[in-house]
Amino acid sequence: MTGTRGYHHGDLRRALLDVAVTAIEESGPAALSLRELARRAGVSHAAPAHHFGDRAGLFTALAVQGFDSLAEALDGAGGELLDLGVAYVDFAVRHRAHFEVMFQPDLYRADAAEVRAARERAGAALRAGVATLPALPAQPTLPESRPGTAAHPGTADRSADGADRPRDAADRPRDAADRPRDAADRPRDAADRPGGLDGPQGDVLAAWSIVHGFATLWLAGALPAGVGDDPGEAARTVIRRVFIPAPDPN
Amino acid sequence: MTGTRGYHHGDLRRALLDVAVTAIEESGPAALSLRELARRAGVSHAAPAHHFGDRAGLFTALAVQGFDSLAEALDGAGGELLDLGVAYVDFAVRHRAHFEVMFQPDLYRADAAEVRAARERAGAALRAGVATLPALPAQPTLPESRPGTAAHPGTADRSADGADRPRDAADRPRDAADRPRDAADRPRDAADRPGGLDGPQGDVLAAWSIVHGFATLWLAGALPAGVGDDPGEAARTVIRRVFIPAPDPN
DNA sequence: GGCGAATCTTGTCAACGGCAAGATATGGTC
DNA sequence: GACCATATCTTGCCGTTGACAAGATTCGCC
Repeated sequence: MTGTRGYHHGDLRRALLDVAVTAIEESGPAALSLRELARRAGVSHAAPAHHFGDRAGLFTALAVQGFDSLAEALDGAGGELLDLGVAYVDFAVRHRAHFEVMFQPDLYRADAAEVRAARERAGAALRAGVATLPALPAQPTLPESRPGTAAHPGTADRSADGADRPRDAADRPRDAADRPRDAADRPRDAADRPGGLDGPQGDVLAAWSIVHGFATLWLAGALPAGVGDDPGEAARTVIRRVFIPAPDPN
Repeated sequence: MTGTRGYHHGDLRRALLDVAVTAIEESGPAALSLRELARRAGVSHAAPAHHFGDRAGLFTALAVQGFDSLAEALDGAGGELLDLGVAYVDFAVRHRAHFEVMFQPDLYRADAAEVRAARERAGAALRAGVATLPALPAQPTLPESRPGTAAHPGTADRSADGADRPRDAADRPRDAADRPRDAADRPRDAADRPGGLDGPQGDVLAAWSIVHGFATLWLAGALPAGVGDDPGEAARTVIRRVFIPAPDPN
């Protein structure tokens, strides 16, 4: 049935995705060519198009696969915030190709239903873990609540509906329209209201930001020496340093 | 002198960079075409090559410009950690095109001297600001230091300046073999040693990670609802929530 | 055994990146 | 003012790529 030779490959779609991951790990997503992909898989130059439609379709499939894998990895991390963060960084390092594609939405159709679903699964896993936060420093309400937002008028108005803030593409992913960039179709400052940035929402955002930033900087090779060669452990140290209020020795 | 019409453009290099920024803001770096660039600037398709050599050269120039602008923005932020973080996020949002290129090293020659220098300037500005950290929670030494790993001497730290970790690349950025993906030739665990992740080094890393992660997630459109439409303010809330230990009202 | 549909191939086209060779303007020198 | 080395920009070309169309082969199913 699933022979790998002959006119019908058997599982060409999966094979192409695997080859794509390898190629991306070698040279990055930008350098990925559908024809080179077909060449490596031993099929004709037009074979990939049948399974993915176009280049964006290939990246879309990779993104879905990536968000699903991430959700799985986070679900299996144990529920502790610390382990969750380490799992996140670990995923980024181990599945570098997927991770790079996932957070480069101009490469794929970020608004596709399957992408949204997979991303939501990963997001849920993340939120669930952050909910177990031992007890975030519970920052006392800050002295000056806020200088009065007026300070940053620049980015304020822009598009109210938010969906097409960034690049207004048409229907192609890389063209504008795709870039969700929602985030803007929501109330002005959510920070002060219940569920705002001062509550659990803020915890999630802070935790996600720090692990995502660490992973991204690591992958980009932007981190200076002295971090060590084990990103997972380094991340653990950093997360602990920031998030865990007291040693709680017992 | 700098006439903009005629056989000689006057300042084509700058014009091309400006047009590139606009194009990238519209459709992302991946979609940028040298020919389209030339078309928009009203010059022949080979004109850009004279100034930048190739596509990677163009991105290299953008990266240098970006790191310089970032350094400038950070220097002008005032020295307070909070303002520094907000300035970082603000830069990412306002100079989206530059920021995206800067942290996508497979697009350009990340090991070029000018890039190293500009990146170092930005890094210095960042470190300088973090040094003013009011007094990071001053985490008491953590209970369990770490399961071990201290034994591995690993290869002595090669780049002390830490600028070229990521993709060593020969001279082209995107071809294979470029992606060093090394990360394995640095001292094993730097966390426990002086200057390790438990000291100021850790503060810098944590602060940088959180603002970088926030900015990246924002740009990728990955942030869920509730964040508001002003990334700078949202970042301020998140940073303060994590970093500032006590109100310190005085 | 046969047929519709899925899978894969071959052929083609416009666009791109990169290179080479030529055209045109600029600035300095006598 | 004439001259020339050089920087700047153009034209022309080649191999590769993404996308599409049309055809060939095989599979699932009745």
